[in-house]
This record gives sequence, structure tokens and C-alpha cells, in this order.
Amino acid sequence: MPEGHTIHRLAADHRERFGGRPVRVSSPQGKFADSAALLDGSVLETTEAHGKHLFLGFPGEEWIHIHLGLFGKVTFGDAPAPPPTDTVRLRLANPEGYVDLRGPTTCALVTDAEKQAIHDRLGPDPLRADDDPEKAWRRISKSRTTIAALLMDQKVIAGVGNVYRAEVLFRHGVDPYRTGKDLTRREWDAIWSDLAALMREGVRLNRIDTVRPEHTPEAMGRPPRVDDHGGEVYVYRRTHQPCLVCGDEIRTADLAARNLFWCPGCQTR
DNA sequence: GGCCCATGTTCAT
DNA sequence: TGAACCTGGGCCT
Repeated sequence: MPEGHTIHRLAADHRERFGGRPVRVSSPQGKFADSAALLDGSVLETTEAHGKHLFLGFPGEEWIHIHLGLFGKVTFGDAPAPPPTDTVRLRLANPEGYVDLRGPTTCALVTDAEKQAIHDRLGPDPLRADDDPEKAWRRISKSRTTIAALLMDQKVIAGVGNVYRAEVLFRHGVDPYRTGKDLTRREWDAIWSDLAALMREGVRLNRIDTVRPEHTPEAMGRPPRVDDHGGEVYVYRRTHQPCLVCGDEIRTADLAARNLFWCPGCQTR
């Protein structure tokens, strides 16, 4: 379930449960074993998220760099920690609890300079208070690529994934196939601030909800429904279902090897 | 048990 | 553009 909100939430949860104290570090699965041994028993000093990248900071400006990819999962639990299964890439533990990381694309020990290089190649993140949407606008406003593809490009904007991409375009009535060049400054500003608000709410609730109160099935006089991925959304994975707002059939298409979802009735701008 | 799919990214062609 | 990588859940037989 990894879009940017998940990673920012993980940064906060790791800090709260393990920050400021020594942690046991291990890699039952083995791929991170050498680095785990180096860090074992040292203090987790800080945590940070940028887009979908998570950083756990240890003394000596050493960081565990984690990227969940499509499959990565994190499980927190209270002590006593159960014996780890053989897919646990990283386990952190202290007397109160543990956290297991499975299936990440990346789990590596990096230096401060290597961490900085990662920040440098990422675009601004709506969840990082000091990040500047202007940086993203400079690229978008010059690009002939579709806005749907640009929103997924982490060099342009960091943290947006397939769900937020689909949902924010719906909420602004924007046709996903319009190009970056064609977007107005006003539209971009509205999209950025909406993403910041939606994703902040995503961090708080640890799920993606994008449906405005006036469009919930209850408010629209329709039967209640449950999305199969934990949040309430307008278009993501709702192919062939009627749009909550206009009733048109939600469409899907392949775009750059990812599934795109949109409502042809609402997204006409 | 096997097959398909997924909120992601990188590398080879 | 396609394959590869990392894992688990759902659905099929």
C-alpha cells in the first residue's frame, strides 16, 4: 500500500516507537545481514520521508534507505516478537516492540552524501512543508507528456502514486491525456494544494480517502459500498462501475505500463 | 498447487 | 517497450 502518505506515516511510526533509543537490528532473510550487524545496538536518531523513500538515521550520518516498491510491507508489533519468518528483510526491536520489513525494492545502508543524491533526483513532495511546487511547475509547464504520466514521475513530483494520480485528476475534472504544457498555472496550484490536503489526511488515517462528503453513496441516495483496498475513492479500480457524480461508466487504459482510471463524463477540462 | 494481479522502479533492448 | 525484481492475496483447478 505504498504511496507517499504511507511512507511519511512509517517515518513517524518508526520515530515514535524506536526513536532516541538503542535498537536491535537484524535481517532474518539475510540480504541486509552485514549492515544489520554493523547497526545492531545503536541509537535510531531520526527518521525522514521524501516521496516514497524512507530514511532511518543512525549515528555517524549513516542511514537505512528503504523503498517499498510495489510489494513491500511493514508490520509493527508489541514484544515479545514472534520468531521472524524467512522473508523478513529487516527487523528492528526494543524491549517494547518490533517492526518487520518484507519485500522492499530497496533496503540499504547509505552515507549522508548518498542520501542527498536521492533527494536531489526527487521532485518536491506535497507532504514536505518546505518543498516548492514551483519546481514541479517549471517541468510540467514545458512538457508535452500527459499530465497523468507527469504526476507519476517522481523527478517531477514525489510521493504521488497510481491512486492519488487518478483521484486528484478526477477531483479537478482534468482529462488525464492533456499535456503538461496545456495545464494552466491556476489548475496546477489547485492540484498541488489538494494533493497536500489529501495526502496529509492519508497520513493521519493511514489510507486513501478522496470522496467529498456530498458525493458519498449515502449522500447521493445510493446503496453504501466498500472499496476493496481500504479507502473511499471516485475512480481508482472502479472500472465499468457508474461514476459517483455523473453516472458514466468509469474507464481504464494502459498508460506507461500502469493502469489509468478516469471518468469520461466528469474529466473533460 | 498454480496463476494472476497489485498503491513501484530500474535496467536492457 | 519489455523484462526483471521483491511478496502475498485472491481466485482457479
